[in-house]
Amino acid sequence: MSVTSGHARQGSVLRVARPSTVDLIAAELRAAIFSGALPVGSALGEVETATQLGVSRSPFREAAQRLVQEGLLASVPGRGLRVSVIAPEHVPDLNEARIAIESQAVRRIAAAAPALDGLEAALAELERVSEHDDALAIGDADLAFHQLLVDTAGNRRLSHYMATLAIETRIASLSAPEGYAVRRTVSPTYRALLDALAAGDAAAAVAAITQQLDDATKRLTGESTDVEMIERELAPPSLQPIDPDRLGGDSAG
Amino acid sequence: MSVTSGHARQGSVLRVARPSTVDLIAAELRAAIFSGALPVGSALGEVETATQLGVSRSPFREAAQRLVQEGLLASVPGRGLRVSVIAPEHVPDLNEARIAIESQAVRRIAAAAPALDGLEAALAELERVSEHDDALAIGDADLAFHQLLVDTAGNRRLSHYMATLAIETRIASLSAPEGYAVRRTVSPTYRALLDALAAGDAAAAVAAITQQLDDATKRLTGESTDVEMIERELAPPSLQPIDPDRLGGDSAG
DNA sequence: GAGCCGCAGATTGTCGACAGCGATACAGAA
DNA sequence: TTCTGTATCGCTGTCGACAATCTGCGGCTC
Repeated sequence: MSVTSGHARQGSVLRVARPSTVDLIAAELRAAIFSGALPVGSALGEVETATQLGVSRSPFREAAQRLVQEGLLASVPGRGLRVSVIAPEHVPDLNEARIAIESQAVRRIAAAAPALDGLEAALAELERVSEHDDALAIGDADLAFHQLLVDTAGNRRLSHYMATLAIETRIASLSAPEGYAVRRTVSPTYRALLDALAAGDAAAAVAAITQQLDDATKRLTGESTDVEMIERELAPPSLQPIDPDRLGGDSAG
Repeated sequence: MSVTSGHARQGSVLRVARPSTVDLIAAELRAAIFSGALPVGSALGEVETATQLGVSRSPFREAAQRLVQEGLLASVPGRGLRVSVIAPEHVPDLNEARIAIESQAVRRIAAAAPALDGLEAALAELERVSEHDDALAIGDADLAFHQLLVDTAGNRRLSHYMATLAIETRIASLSAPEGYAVRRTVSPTYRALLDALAAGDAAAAVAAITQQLDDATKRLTGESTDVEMIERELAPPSLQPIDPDRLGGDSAG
């Protein structure tokens, strides 16, 4: 981030960007959807949810609009809020959006040739958790890799899109009629992707990420089931109040 | 749209999706930013803006969160809302996001080979308005073409992204230190793009859209000024009430 | 004369309350 | 027994009000 010439414009150095209450609530809701604490398709009573979060209805409703805009919550006038469902037939559209974002990120990385240490570490972590049977942890590591991939491109807008797409991908996985499941073995396309990026081979890198996402899509749409999967039941529904985060230092994510 | 197998799931045919008040307010705000009625960088007093829209602060604040999520409004805790500014140094990031979305749409169109009548008509309209000196109308036709381009790909998510990116592009144009300006002549890349799409040549189509967006970026970042431009002052700030039925006739601006 | 402190005004953030709408359960008629 | 009309309940949508915070201004001190 370059320091601009403005002196009275805005003190981005002095004035730390404090997260607003709405930011905290929205983050908590995203985390709850991501973890399955708020089950896919479930209704969110405003009074109930706001009470669990330790806030009033007003800031909760404002935060909910953030997630409605992202497509993570569905709002039907007069009938309330529901966690979005992404049925198998809608997975290809989600996949195409991810290809759009991630392939562009990959092109940028291949051209700029930044350090890939973080991505190597993320892949190592994915391979590490893949040795165990915690399906949710494997999914987390997978999406963390993809988020870091896009972050490496250095475009805040693409990173922002990817953050939402990651949650949508989780929603699609949780919406699967067969239940949440992940690959037991790490796809070789991850290794191929990093090798291509290290070599600056944009075409090969794009091919790797595209194949990887298309393969995942085929699994979710039921077109392909030739890979051993790990299934898992979900976490119990629970929400943490957001105000303790604000007052004390709670670094749990 | 395919009718799914659910019988008691939801009557998407019977139950028309009515827009909520928040939807209407958000749409009005987007239109006001797009038209310049809400100037770039200007502060939005909650009471003032909500009153102009004919609603209370609560639904306005909820709608504002929609635009904050989109990045069209910037919210600073305790200091209110401002229309976002996209300085020239941030235009390349915006451009890259557009390339990500639009190039993917172009790839999809080249592969699926849908009818291109609408796009031809949109290009004709762009050429028509380019004969006059209404810079804002030219910009409108330009962005309408790109929106239709992405819509033609048939991916709702990509269309949704493009809708926001179009407004952000307008914001970037309005943020230009030299004032809002557009090309006087239609870039030949439009014709090249449609020809490539008609021929199913994905590579050529991607090259055309990429060059087109990169050229526009160079103009906004000041790297290139070799094309004659048309400048224009902006529309006066005015907001229309979103619930005319509800309030009755108040046409004062 | 410049900088700091304190106060007043205005605005935002949050909450409780009320009205309108939809969902549900129940009673009555075919 | 089943369908329909109705009444009740709960929830959402909206509004006004209060408290906390920020901005701007004036006075004071160095």
